[in-house]
Amino acid sequence: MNKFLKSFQMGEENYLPHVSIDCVIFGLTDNSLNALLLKVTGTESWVLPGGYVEKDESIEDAALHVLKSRTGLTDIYLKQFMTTGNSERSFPDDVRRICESLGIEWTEGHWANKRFISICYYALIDVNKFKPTGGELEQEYQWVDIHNLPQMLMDHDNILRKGYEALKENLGNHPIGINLLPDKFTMPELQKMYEIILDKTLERSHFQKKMLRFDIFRRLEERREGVPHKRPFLYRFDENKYQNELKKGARFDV
Amino acid sequence: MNKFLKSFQMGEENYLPHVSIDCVIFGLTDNSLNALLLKVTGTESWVLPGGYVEKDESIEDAALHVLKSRTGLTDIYLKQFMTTGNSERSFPDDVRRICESLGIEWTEGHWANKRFISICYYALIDVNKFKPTGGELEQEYQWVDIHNLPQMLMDHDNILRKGYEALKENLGNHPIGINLLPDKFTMPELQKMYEIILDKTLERSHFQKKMLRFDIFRRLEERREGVPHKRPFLYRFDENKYQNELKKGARFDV
DNA sequence: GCAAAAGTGTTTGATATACACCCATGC
DNA sequence: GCATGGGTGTATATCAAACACTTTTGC
Repeated sequence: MNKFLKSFQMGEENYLPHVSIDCVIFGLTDNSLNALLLKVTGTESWVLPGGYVEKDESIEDAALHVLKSRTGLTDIYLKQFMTTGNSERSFPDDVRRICESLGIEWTEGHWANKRFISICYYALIDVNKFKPTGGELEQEYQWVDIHNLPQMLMDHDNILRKGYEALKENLGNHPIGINLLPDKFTMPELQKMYEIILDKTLERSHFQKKMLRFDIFRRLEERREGVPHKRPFLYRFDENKYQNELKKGARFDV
Repeated sequence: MNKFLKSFQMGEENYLPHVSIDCVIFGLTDNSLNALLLKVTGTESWVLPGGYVEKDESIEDAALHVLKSRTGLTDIYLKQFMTTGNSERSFPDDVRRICESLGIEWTEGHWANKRFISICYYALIDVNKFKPTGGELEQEYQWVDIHNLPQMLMDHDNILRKGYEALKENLGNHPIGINLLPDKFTMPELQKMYEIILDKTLERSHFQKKMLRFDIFRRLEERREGVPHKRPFLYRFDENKYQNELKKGARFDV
């Protein structure tokens, strides 16, 4: 039996009570922003990757564990965006379904039935690096277009929407979207990323000038090869330049 | 004995374990942004107003309770900005000092000594409406310039600084600062509020034009009376106009 | 009358918007 | 050669920054 299941069954000893972690893992495909969802076996319902906080573990480490176990990635952009906790926030029926799908015994008094406060993070990953390995649970997973969500358990659809709102707000002020792209990317790719997330078209010429005015990217000698038409230049994010601009009080509004 | 003390002594029965609420209450005076701090009687240390989450209460209601009991105000701008929770986040020594100052018995096994996750909010209030009444604890309180903080217990100085950072970031995108001002305010007052919080001077003419271009304020017939020099117009925030502009996708960057 | 603050106007430079033009590539 | 996407340039409108001018008040 894997580590998570063992830990889950001893939840009352291992975890902080009443506290859970939920992660919205965002990844970009050609034309949509997607979230990584897990299928609850034997049902048509989906959940966000989530977990609990071990008693000697920080909440951020708990979120990183969730990401590591689902994506196989360790160096991930992670942002806490909300903590939700109404007094009615308990889901015994959904917990029962999840227990059944994992082959775990469920009782009315199960610790996971209690009221939970959920600390919510979103993560931005480059789907090309994504390796659905190290999975502690061999659940079915799927990248789902955030504008076309399936039925989800608990209040996970709400958490996902709030995470998307937070991402949009953040992207308007900081160049965090590069975390969704490969290390080397082109201006048209960068633009498409903004367009997909902000859900509006941007003017090509103006976009390029604005981005280059930020002075946080370095143009490489290479161009993107193997594409039709004129081959666009590759750029790389320059952390030093970025820190310099930050110090100067620059803004990165789009 | 008051309600909070009674509740605190029965903390293990009444509260969600390991979860606390801390509030940074911001108020504006002539030349500085201030936070409301409470003095721990018998010491020279200060703490943020805070509390715990009752088992049948939402985390937001818990924050509102804290605000109500400290400021006597109910209709308050409240923003959750962070949840902090390292595994080492427990402060038995500080809890002992607080218990002593409240005249409450402290033991090594006291529930409040445990590791705590703190859900942090900031509140924006008009100090003129502030009535330090309804205080469930008759502690000494003080408005403290955020750039000149006294010694604080636990990690409350860090929470306060993070709250200020969050406020600055937010104020750059939304006109939330009006919650620090009276219902009717002048453009110079609005400008000063921005200058104090963002910690930089703004150009008078440009500021006024920009604010009016937002089209979210209504100029009243009246002017601010009883001041020397030319009397400035009074304005009021117009929620309908604001919602309209939001729908149009307007931004309110400063 | 004078100083100071507030409202408004003017000038100049920067940025936004829209679009044109040419280049490079695959077919 | 042609369609298409990419890099760059240009014209115009809008906005930012700096500052000047005028009005209104208290002294």
